[in-house]
Amino acid sequence: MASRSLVCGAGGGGSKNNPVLLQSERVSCSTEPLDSVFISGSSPSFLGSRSMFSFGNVTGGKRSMVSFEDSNGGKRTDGSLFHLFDPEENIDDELDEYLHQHEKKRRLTPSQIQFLEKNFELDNKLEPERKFQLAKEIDLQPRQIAIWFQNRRARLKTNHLEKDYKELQARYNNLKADYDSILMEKEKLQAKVLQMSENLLFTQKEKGNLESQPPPPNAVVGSVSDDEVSKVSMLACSDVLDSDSPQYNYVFSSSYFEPEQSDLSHNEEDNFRRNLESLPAYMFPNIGYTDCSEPSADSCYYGFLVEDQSFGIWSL
DNA sequence: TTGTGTTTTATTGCCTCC
DNA sequence: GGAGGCAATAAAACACAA
Repeated sequence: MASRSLVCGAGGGGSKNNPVLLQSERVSCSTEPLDSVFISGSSPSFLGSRSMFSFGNVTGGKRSMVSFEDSNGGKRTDGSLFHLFDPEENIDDELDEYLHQHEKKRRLTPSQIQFLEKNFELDNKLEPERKFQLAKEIDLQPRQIAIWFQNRRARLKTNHLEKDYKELQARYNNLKADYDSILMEKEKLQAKVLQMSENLLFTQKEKGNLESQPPPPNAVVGSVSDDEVSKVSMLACSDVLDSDSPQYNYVFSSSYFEPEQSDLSHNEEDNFRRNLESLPAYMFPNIGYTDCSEPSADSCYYGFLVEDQSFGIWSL
């Protein structure tokens, strides 16, 4: 029968699901007998009989076995207490208190840590044979070596997670900055387009007033109300004008740009066209290109092709 | 000195693998 | 079913400001 009289040496650690179960109430000795055997046979600071002081439990198949030494390398667990750890004997509260006074967690020395770090760099997994070897070399228990490696792996994982998080955050910030700046640029360009279209219509209206001529039957300008002028723009078209770029075809309304009827100079036209060319394709979503050569087309607009995708202008 | 936050050591329970 | 790894957690040890 597993005894509850044996106490794990560790000062730390509580039960996740049973906080009431304290060290003094835990049961049995180490289930890693080799650890004790090894230590008792090889460690000058851990004598054979002392292995009996490596107490722990077997709850859930786990083992606890840690010895405590003071800073001088002496055992903190008094050998005179050995008789108190008879597996058949219960530990009373006084003994429990006594043990808690003496069983304090001991930090590893800097040299031990340095040694372990070096070995961790070589391989962060611990084979049993290596565990015993390391324990022997720095005078710790194999169980302590295993615990140290386990905690070290956990720290490494945490560090990696933190690093990954920071990298992702930086990338996100960069992308967001790009997005924001593109958004601003888009708004500026949209405003520019609106301004240009309004200027054009205004010019057309001015021209109509000056010449006092009725608009041609197909001309849209004359039928555009002031309200419409404020919100819409380019209309019908029939001619496909070649652009310098093979990917761009501009379509201008013949009624707008017929040389003999338009007071837009060729230079103005060219400027307008160039301005349009400078606008990115995303400025004109949701508007399809139509072949404006159809004479029956009632509605007219500028359209242009960008890399085989159709874009048109627009309703703002 | 003391309160508080962080780090380190160790335990526990669960899970996977053999 | 045992061994070992991992996540969660406890608690001692430590650092440090007030």
